[in-house]
Amino acid sequence: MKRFKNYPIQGGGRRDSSHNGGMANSTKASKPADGAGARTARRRASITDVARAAGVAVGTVSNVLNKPDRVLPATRERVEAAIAELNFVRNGSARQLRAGTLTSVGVVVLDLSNPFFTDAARGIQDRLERDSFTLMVAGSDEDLDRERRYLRLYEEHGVQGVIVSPATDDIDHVLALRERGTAAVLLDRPSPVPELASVAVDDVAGGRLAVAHLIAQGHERIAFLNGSHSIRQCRDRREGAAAAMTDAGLDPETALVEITVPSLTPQGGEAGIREALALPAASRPSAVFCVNDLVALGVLRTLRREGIAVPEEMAVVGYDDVTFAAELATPLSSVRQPTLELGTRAADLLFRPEDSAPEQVVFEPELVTRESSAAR
Amino acid sequence: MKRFKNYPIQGGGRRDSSHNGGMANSTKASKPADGAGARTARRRASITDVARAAGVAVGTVSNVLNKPDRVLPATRERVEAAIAELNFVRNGSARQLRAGTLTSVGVVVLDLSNPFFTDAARGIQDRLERDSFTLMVAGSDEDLDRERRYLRLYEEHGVQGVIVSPATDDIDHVLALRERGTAAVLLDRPSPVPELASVAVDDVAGGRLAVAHLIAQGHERIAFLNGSHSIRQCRDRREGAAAAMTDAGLDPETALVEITVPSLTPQGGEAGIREALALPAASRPSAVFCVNDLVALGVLRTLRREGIAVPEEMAVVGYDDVTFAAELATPLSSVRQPTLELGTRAADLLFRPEDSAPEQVVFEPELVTRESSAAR
DNA sequence: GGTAGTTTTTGAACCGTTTCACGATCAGGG
DNA sequence: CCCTGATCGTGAAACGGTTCAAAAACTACC
Repeated sequence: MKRFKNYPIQGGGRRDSSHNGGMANSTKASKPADGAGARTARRRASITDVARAAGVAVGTVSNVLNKPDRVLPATRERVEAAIAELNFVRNGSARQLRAGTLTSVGVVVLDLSNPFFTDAARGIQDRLERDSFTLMVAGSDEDLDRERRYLRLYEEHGVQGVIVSPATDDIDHVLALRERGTAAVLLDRPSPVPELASVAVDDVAGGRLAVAHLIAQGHERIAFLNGSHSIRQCRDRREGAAAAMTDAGLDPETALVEITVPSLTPQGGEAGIREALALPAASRPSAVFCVNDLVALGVLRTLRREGIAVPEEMAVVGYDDVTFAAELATPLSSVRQPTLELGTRAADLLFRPEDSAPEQVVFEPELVTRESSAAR
Repeated sequence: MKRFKNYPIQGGGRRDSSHNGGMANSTKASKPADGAGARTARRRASITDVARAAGVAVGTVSNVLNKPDRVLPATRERVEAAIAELNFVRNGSARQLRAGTLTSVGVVVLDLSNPFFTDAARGIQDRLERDSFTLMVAGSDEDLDRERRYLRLYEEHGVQGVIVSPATDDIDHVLALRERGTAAVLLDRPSPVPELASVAVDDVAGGRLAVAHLIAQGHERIAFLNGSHSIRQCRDRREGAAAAMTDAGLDPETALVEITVPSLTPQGGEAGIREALALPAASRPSAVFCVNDLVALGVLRTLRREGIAVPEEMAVVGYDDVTFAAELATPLSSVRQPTLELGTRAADLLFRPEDSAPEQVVFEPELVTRESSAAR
């Protein structure tokens, strides 16, 4: 710590690029002769500075950095000493500009605060870490413009590839980016075109699993608290739910009561279940399938408040199998997705050899049954 | 989608001498014999290409990009057409190398899958988005080496600043980085030195709040399910808990029963509370303070299974006030931290004017009381 | 038509690396 | 003593932008 007492001046004087920048650059070149030494070049040391300090050519410094065995140990040590001395840190921009290799990957997810996506991001990072790639993560909040902006930014930064969970069905910009030479993989979304790799979980199957399970428990009228159909996951789960009905000889038109919740949160769930409860007794469902666990949380809370027994009077199934699903007052049945693996697999696909065909991976979800949907 | 069927051809034909443009490229870059592929080998268009296509000088193209009002509308349009035509995307590395301005910020947090940190990251992103900064996020998993590695990577990439929640007390590398000219802010950790800005929540106060509350409810012997003392947050919360005891005239030595849980998870909580319950009746606590809500979750679950009434026989307080705390069978009292604001504030500090002194922000936590610690 | 002033455009220099053809140096064999 | 090869080290040429002094093209006005 004390070591740094010397430096603060460094931070204080700022490079005033505007007026004397040009002058200082060409005329004076550097170092207006101060005896104090030590507090010299505020500019980050460059490879040239190192070369001068070590009394070698820049090429040699570069070799020390990149191909150490090509330089004599004696020279190498001298250079390394200079590097330490000057506190030299490579300039990645120059490096990439010349060499063309940067090791970073950009990720755009729908929602930074959704555990589903952060777990996936974690998976991506785990996989990428081996090759010391850097992750850049951003959340689009389901906004197409924001998604585009981040992808463009990533591309300018020269990322090696991008992994994106698209906000809408419009993925032209992803295709275009890929055409320009940046690898791309869709996350949580099957690719609509064969040229683009993707990793997804079969949401139709997930919806089907949940509803088939409820039917097997004897329910014949099921509410589906769903989000907006503009979100693909919502559409697909709905489709699966309906299919399960048809499989069982029920008519989705009447047996599946879809209710659109105002938001995918506990509050949304509360509003949704109240709407279901308000239905005339004759058409009132005996079970609810929730499009995610947060919604289910609100449903459970409301049912408890209303004194409606779960699962006896109303069965509940959620989606995502979040950490706390098993720990609730009434442990919640839920459809589990292999979140982490989703991420690692996406990262894998990013770096497949050029000539191999893009791959479309689809994981199967799995139903975890707990008390909230136990047989009556 | 169909639109892009054309692209490969466009790319091929565009390159001067349309017939063998592709070949010319591949002489150097190999990649012979690609049938349908065609997308390979295409060099990204550069500003020079655009200039040539538009019949202007490179400087003009640059101006169109950066100072559009300095170029005549007619010229601008011509250039813009060329840009669109060639599918030109700026090369950020070159841009930064010359101009020195890159707009990205690196963040290193302890744990990517912890909602606390992802919420903070969200706050950071929200704040940074205005200036279209890019976020690069990484998790250190409490490993100092990994933390160092990511910071170094960020520095090489030339980020504008870093926000880091340090894994250990050793922050020399952060200071060094800052001395080299990269802005830095500590997250969730008060800075030990005045030169470094930081944003934190007062964990001592948090621990004190929780325990003082329990004492006010009449508890005189309180278990503290804590994590390893190598984690600063754990140390501080413990300190606060003990202080609350002293404040109330109790002796922490006997009144505060600290139990170290094997992990900061529900499973850890279960193990911890079992240890507490195994104590001889005389020294058995009547309340538990848990170092985070996940631990509290396990405690609640175990108590329920054991038929111990909450809060009548055992009161429980958690930490973090996660989303579902209020939604549990027994709604959980918890210490809330202004997570999002933590992030936005950290981002703010990053870009304060050079000459202003680094600022140390400490937020006060807040106790949210619910049923799990209601008066008996 | 000439002059001065203003707006546009130009083009070369430069940012900090990597790369690579080319010298230097040296050991050993003929 | 010369030649050959191998090993090290050199230094200039990219990479693709931004900058800025200076040239060019206009404008307005006498």
